[in-house]
Amino acid sequence: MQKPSLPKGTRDFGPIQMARRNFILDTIKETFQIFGYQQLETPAMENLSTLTGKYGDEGDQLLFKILNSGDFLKNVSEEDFKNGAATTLPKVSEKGLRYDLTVPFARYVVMNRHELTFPFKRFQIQPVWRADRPQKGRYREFYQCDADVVGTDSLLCEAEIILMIHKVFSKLGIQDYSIKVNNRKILTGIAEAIGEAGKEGPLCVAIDKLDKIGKEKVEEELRQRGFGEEAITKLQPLFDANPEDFDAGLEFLKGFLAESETGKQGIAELEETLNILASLGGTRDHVAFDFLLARGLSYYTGAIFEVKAHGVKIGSVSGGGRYDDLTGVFGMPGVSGVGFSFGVDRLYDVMEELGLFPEDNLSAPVLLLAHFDQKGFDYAASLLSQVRAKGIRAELYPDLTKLKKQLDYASKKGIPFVGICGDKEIESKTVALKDLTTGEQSSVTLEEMLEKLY
RNA sequence: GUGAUUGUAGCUCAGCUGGUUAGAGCGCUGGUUUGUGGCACCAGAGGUCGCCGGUUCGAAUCCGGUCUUUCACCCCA
Repeated sequence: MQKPSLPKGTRDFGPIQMARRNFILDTIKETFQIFGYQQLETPAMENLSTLTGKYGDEGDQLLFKILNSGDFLKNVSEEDFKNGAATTLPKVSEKGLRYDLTVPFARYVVMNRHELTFPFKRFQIQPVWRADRPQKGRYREFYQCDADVVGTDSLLCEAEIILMIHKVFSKLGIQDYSIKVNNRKILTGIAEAIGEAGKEGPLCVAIDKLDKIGKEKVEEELRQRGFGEEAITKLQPLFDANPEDFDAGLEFLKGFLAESETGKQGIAELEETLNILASLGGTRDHVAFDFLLARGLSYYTGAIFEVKAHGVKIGSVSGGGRYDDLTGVFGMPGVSGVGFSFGVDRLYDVMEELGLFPEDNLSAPVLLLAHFDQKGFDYAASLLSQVRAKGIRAELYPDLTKLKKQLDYASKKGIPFVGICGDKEIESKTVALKDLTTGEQSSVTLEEMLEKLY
């Protein structure tokens, strides 16, 4: 006999965990829906050609590939094998597990472009898979909750994203968090302002680590990435500026980016987003301007978001941004969109670490009908449907056994009430209803019981 | 992919420098209580010490490999 085990980085979710996950999932789903997003699902697997090349070299490495069915070696020659994995792979695998929800969404938009009404707002809540090394807050199978709008450049979408984040976090009870916002155009402007135009990619990778590894290390990394001393010197005011105050940060950048058209545009977009947010009645609470925030630059072109919960050592729980040409690689250029994503698994970890889950067992039934013998069982069975018809979660203990065992079962499962059915109860057409939390017990009719439990 | 780290009963863990029949707490089963759970007491079941190999008279303990866990880096939700 073998000991069963799970693949690395995957987990089972038991009843309690599922109740909690559903609480998070339902909150997010309701929020998306109330903002006018409609649900979409795509297959777990995509053609490998859809996935490869979309996430950079790193991403390709982290893709789970699915071995072709049947004799997967039939197209592989001796020579392919010698040439190594790169040439052999396409011959043994043509499908892969989805790595995120954005690329499958782009594929869907392109394939259904004639059917869709733009702007198209969709949300998608599904697992994704990454062949990463698991660690804290990082799994190989995890859920993403994406909401994207494609086909509009309106900054209303950006403002609404902030509103949705506020709403979800408030419902989940997470109070201490920050929504960091930035704009890719500001980063481009910074690269221009320091005389390294077009190099915002490497610039971002390096400065993104500022709070993690410190100024000196960042400068070192910039030199390694080919930035001149002059550029690094020009960057100094940025390192020293502490953008605690949103407006102060903006004012500072207006000066710093005075020569960069793109940079000024980025600032204007950010200000406009805040204006719309205000007219929507939203607050700026938790919103922080972080002009060094850089993430997922492979496709973001405008706004960038990242949400972090404070007081826990877990990476970002949500993030997103605007991309101008999501569907270009699939032959449909010029479709701009903006989207963001909640990481349910990380939200779960955050809430667990902060003790934000309510104590009561949300998924447990409310009533267990217990009995002493076949007669009691039959009597209880006759009541069961009437209880359930009222919408009360109820179950009947299935085996004839001692009452002790049935009570034990109820308290372990977190069922608060037990309806005991014996000869006395059958005779008087009642139920001995016991409240397991207080230990109190009273003889009640079916109607009285329904009244009490409803 | 790089560097660490973990693995002993269902769970959490003891087991010192290698030495008889590997322990505890919790949980589980039964009983004290044949119409009443939680508390208490009593009894019992349960372990190829992750796996493979090596060193040794002798390995849970030392060595190598492998898988697994956790963590950091890279990157990311």
